[in-house]
Amino acid sequence: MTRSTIVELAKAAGVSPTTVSHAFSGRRYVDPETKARIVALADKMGYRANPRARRLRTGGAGIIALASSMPFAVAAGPARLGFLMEIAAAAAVTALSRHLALCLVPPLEPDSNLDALEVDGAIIVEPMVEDRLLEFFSSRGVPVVSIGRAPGREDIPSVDIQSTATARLMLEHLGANSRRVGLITGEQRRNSYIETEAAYAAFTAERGYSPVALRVDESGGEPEAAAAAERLLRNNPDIDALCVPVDAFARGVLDAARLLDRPVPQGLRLATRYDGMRAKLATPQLTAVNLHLDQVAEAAIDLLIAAMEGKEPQPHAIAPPQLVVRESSAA
Amino acid sequence: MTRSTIVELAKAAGVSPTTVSHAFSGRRYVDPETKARIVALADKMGYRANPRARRLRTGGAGIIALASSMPFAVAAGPARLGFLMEIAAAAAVTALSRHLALCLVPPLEPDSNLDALEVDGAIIVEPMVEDRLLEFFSSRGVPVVSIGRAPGREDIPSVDIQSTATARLMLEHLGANSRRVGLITGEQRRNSYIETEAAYAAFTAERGYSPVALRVDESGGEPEAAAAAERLLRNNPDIDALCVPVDAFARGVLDAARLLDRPVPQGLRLATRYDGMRAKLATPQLTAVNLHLDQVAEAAIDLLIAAMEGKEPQPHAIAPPQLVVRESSAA
DNA sequence: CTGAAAGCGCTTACAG
DNA sequence: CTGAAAGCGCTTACAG
Repeated sequence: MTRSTIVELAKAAGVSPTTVSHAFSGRRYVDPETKARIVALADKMGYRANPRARRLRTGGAGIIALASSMPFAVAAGPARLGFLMEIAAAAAVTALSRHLALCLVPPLEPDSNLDALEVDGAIIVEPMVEDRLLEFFSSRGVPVVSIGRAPGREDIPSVDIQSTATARLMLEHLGANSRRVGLITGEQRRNSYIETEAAYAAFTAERGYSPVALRVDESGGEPEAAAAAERLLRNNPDIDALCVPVDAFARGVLDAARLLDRPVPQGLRLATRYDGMRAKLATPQLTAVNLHLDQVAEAAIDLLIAAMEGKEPQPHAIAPPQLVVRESSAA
Repeated sequence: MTRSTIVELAKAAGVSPTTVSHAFSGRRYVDPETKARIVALADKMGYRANPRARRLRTGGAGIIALASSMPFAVAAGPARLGFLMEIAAAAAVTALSRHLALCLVPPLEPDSNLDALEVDGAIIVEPMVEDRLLEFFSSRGVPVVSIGRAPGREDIPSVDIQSTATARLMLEHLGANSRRVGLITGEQRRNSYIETEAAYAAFTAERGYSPVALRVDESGGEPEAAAAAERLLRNNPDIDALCVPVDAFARGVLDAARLLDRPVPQGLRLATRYDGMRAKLATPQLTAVNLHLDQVAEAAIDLLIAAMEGKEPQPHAIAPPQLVVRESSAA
């Protein structure tokens, strides 16, 4: 039972495809009676213009994909409502204004089949090393850009999310009123972690103390982070501040602090990166960083458009990250 | 500067389009040297297969749009990270598994041009009366379904979000330990408000007291809701519980309660509908309703698929809404 | 008021 | 190892 085509409908109505086309588009006059007959017949036969054909013929909007390669286990659940979705929302707005449709690629199960994903371009959010989605698109010759540099793929144009600057911001803020600052990042090798860890190494070197840093498995979520933080704090009782870029992990640290009777901020000062609901609505509220994700999303789309058109990208200025100081890091 | 086509590339490489096609698809053997030449040339000429043409020829994935008609002012900002984005995330997962790409239609500025939005189907989230997006798609003959019935458009298939049951759940829970329950909804005419208001009318009638209900302008957000709640509580001091389906409004009510020195829950008991970050991370945490949005999203997509194929929809069973009792409504 | 025909840019039997 | 040709389902000059 395949859908009927314009030719079949035309035949049934005793007119030409031309007239059918015009009956629907209204781009030229069609005898009202003829039109009525066509419309009625179309309804009966279940005819609808094939958007694929129309797209080819008239151009239509290009389609771009937005994807994150966070493993399914991590991105599923309420976690997926953060960073990625804020970018998605902003990107959708920009995309529409640039005459593009933004298509959301969900977190992938390892075996999901991507072949049907026929798009004009793709944006990958914070790709990790050997990112599966990134490889998929780029190996098919689909123009790709990333938000956050793709580690090991310097050929992929990317929007800088200023992870080094962001890390410095958090570290210096925490350092100003603390004895010793620790760091908790994630295990996956994404550029933001890499830069943050490097910034932290530099920071501790400057201050002349040895680094206390931990990586948590992303799929473990808050509980895993809580356990890790507890360990870290027990082993390093002089740590009185923690830089925890991943907001879910920061929430876990909050739990650990409670457990250890180290009230935040008096007993432990805390800052995270993404200023989402998790940071804003935590108790106490978390100090975070405004990354200007709306600007980032817009820049990514324009970068992608340039790549799709084979043009030189217009560099976008993105406002420097801004610290949003809240109770969790009060002096 | 239009992109080069397969014919141009073939000509430049001195081969047929057939060979070029195969050089890229790998679906039949091509002399390695020829292939290398083609690929090199393609790179130089910036050739890339036109996805539109490919889609028409091979089928490819269908594209469906997910849209909400919340006015831009409301849906923008962090508010947009709630209900709609949770549905989007779930829908994207289901869509992919059904071989469909989910395209996000952002909140629309009143003048935005939709013509390029050439999709195979559309899902509208909680449409209001005379919903612009709904009319747009349905008038173009694009199959549309809604999440939450479309008021005044009983012809549009929809996934029931069980607003009456949800409202009863909240009202009876609040009623069990309160003298008198008030209601705050929104001004736009969406089905969920309509059903909730009707359920409230029935509820007050059963209890034998007169209703105290208010509608807040959605674009006013939390502050507007706070002001409205303050008024309502001042004028009706015997109201000791409020049913506030819109989560942003519930947060506003929290502010009002603080201002009026009516601590929640002791001085005022409160419940909201959508169990998102706002409810979970409020202080005190808000009693809310699990609407099973993942199931709702899946049902909507399957309903849409049926509509696109002209088949009878397979009815999906969606779990009944479940109250998630939290501190805000403690007895 | 309406049609015949070209063409959008691919892919894929069919043929050699 | 490779090509010529048909065709996916529309839209749109061109013509009458």
